Amino acid sequence: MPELPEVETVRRGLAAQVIGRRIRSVEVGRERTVRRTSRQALIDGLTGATIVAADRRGKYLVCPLDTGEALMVHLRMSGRLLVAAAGTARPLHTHVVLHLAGRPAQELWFVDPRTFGEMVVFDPEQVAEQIPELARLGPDPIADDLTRAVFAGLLRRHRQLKPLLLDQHVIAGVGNIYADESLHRARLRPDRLADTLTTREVGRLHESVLGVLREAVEAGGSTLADTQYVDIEGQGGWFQVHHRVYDRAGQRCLTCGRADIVRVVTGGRSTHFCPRCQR
DNA sequence: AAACAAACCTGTGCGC
DNA sequence: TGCGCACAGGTTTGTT
Repeated sequence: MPELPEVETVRRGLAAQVIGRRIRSVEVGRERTVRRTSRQALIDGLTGATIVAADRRGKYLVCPLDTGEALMVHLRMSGRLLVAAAGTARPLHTHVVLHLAGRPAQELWFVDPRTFGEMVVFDPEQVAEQIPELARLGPDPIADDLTRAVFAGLLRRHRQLKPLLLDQHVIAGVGNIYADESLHRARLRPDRLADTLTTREVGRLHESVLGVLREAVEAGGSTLADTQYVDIEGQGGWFQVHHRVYDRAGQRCLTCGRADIVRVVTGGRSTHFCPRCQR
């Protein structure tokens, strides 16, 4: 579910509400959520620690602690972080609860129906050994200065654009919604081979990826009909009202008005595009 | 090297 | 109303 804009929105919520707070105690329900290490490792790593920052790399949330270690949270498909008043009834599938010290008396919940998400306390000095995929992420279009020259270099490969944009080792943070929206804005077909783009087309795609992500962050991300994604206060985003192709198969293209959006499967993922606008 | 399928889980929406 | 199937914002692994 959550892509860069949604994770960034969660990060901002953590920065506003959780930074500086000490974790008094920790409850772990489902051990699967902490499968990279163990229930006890998360409890030991977090109990008594204070969260000193809230960072993000692609779709990975990284919260440094005053112990020198850091908490990594990945929401995957259905994970949510929620701040709630202490003692509030927890939703179904609440797998981890952090009891925050101080006032107001609050808890930070990790809720995740599909259990693909995870939480782990790791040593930032040993990130390459402990969370190898985090160490190998490509540049983050929002957190890093992803210049056009660097971007052009990433496209010098004989690969279809859609799977290339989804590859977190190439660019970190773009997921299925924003890949489709970026390609539409750039007027490029998802199956175009990256190494066939003209300089002008590379420029369009660069601007589109950065623009779509920035605007989506401004809008607090996309909350679809199932309202799965919400920020840490339980509020949805509104970028979904700006979607031009995602989940619009069979509907009129909002850009040209003269063709219907089609859905194909590329790289095992639903892909939506306008066969007339995008070449 | 790159494309594809399957796997990890639970929930929801749709056609019959 | 109930049942079965398709599909879902992510990522990894194994196979062509």
